[in-house]
Amino acid sequence: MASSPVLATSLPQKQLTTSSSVATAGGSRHPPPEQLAILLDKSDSVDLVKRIHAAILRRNLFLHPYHPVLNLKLHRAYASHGKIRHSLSLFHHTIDPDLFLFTAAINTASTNGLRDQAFLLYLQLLSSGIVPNEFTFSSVLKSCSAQSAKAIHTHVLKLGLGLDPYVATGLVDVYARGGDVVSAQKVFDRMPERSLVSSTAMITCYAKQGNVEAARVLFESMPETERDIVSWNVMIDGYAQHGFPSDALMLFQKLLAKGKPKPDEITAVASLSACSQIGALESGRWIHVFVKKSRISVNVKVCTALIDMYSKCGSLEEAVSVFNDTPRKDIVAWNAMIAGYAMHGYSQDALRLFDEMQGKAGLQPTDITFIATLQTCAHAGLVKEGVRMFESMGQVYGIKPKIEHYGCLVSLLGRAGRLKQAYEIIKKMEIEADSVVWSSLLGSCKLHGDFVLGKEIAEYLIERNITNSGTYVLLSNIYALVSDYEGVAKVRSLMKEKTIVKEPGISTIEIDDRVHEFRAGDRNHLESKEIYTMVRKMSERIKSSGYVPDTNAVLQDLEETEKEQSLEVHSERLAIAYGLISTKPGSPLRIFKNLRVCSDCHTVTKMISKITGRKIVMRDRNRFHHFVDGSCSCGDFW
DNA sequence: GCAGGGAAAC
Repeated sequence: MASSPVLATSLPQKQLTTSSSVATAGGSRHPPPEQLAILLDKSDSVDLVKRIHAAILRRNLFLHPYHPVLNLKLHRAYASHGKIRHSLSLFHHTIDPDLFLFTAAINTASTNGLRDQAFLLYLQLLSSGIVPNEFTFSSVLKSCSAQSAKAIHTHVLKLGLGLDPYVATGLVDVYARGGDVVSAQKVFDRMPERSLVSSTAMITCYAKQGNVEAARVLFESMPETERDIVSWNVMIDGYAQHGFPSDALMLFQKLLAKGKPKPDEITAVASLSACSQIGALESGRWIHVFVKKSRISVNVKVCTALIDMYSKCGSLEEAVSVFNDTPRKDIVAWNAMIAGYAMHGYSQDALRLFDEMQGKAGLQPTDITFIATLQTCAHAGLVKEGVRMFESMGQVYGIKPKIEHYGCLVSLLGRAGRLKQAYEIIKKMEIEADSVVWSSLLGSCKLHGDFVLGKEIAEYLIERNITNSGTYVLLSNIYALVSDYEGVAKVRSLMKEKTIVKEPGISTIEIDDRVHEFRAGDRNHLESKEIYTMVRKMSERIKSSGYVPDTNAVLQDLEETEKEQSLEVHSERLAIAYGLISTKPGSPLRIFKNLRVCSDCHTVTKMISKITGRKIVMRDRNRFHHFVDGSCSCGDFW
């Protein structure tokens, strides 16, 4: 097999003329090709690789029978030093590359995100008549799409490589990426022996489709001594990303208790995400300290996860401090910080950062940046700025608005009372409105008392089945507000008929590293008795300060006093009561609610902040409320 | 020459 000289175009000219150092490094003036190969394997700098490359060219070694091996090593050496273009150009300048070089090139392309190129190389290999082997398949599978997976699977079977552990794992992985659990499962089940890696791929597959239980069963079936950090990470992240953040943290603690394998930066990112979701600030801080002292690389992704965690756990100051110390901030880090300011209601800072990001940092905003900035305009009631921002997306930045952006725009206009305009936008937009967008407008109708439009929309939605539990609740609220109890009853029976369950409101509070969870009226907490005593005490005190319960927020068909009682035990009130009895007087409380805080609880929390002199930070589904001395940072506009 | 894991969001 002949090899061509590698063209020098991709290399600086200087490298081609100075090569004496290679001779020195090799110990003789002209080290034999075999020795150059050893040097390449051990090369610790690109410079050395380039010098060896130059020596090969200068000495016409491409004519040498050993050249294919040398060429392959050269390819790998460039790739291992991150010189992907060099290594691929080396391949492209080789005449009649053999299976080894093909496979290496496919692997280089695959592992460096050049998926199309990897696939093209595979096709080129087939058309040149070379028969791929198990190495080739495991390399090409990494970058192949779900559609081409079937075709490659067929090639694999034809060549009898279906049971090779590496190939099978690659197949599980590719099906997992395409969300095809059935095919992944089939390949996995046929493997003669499950390896650690194939099981991990299968766990990832289960987790990706939200089947956390199947993932857990497989994870637990793996021998404990075998589990490495990757398998722990996929399980922790699987929990964190699919609605089980507490389980994610418990698993993380279990890992720490075992002492090995050692957590890495990915473990940190997954666990921090879990903290963000449940507002576990103390746990998040602990992970921050842990990361710093355990030589885990504090890279931009870890920093971003920290910024997100601190923001979502209510400590914007710490988020800002991490952001300021983040090296080489990328767009994701900026987005996280802008979103942090936005959710805390600091619109001026969010918009300032938006400018700085483009000016000082020279980064282009993405569609996600606009979600945050539009949201901040909506929260602050900056209608003109928000509309201008929305228009600039397409006109200035060439970003096509998605449903999320329309959602922000509708909420921006709706909150500002421009209901008709918001309605027009929904009707005119080229994407079909989803239930989130409609709920937002419906919420605005309720806020501004436009019951005619509200009812019209709600009925339209129910007729077309574009609903979620929130739409029904809002519709019922709207009926209740105009005292149309027949309407309320109608909605209730509709919900029963369609078995639509109102998403339960859950509030959490973290006390001494532990997250305590409350649902409305629940008495599961160990200190339940004391909590309810405090709830009643607070009720009396706010009533004597003039509080009148807003019973319109109650959906059930109850007597007025029963409605009041049902408000009294809303999850946020239980969480606040627990916070009051289990922390020092004067210390701030941080409460997290999975839904939006209801207007009655908002009023009550304002009053409690005044009476107790406590700062109460409450995160709801949309944003943060900072209650201080009887008023809220949202300005009662949320 | 080969396999599995991560951050921002209406």
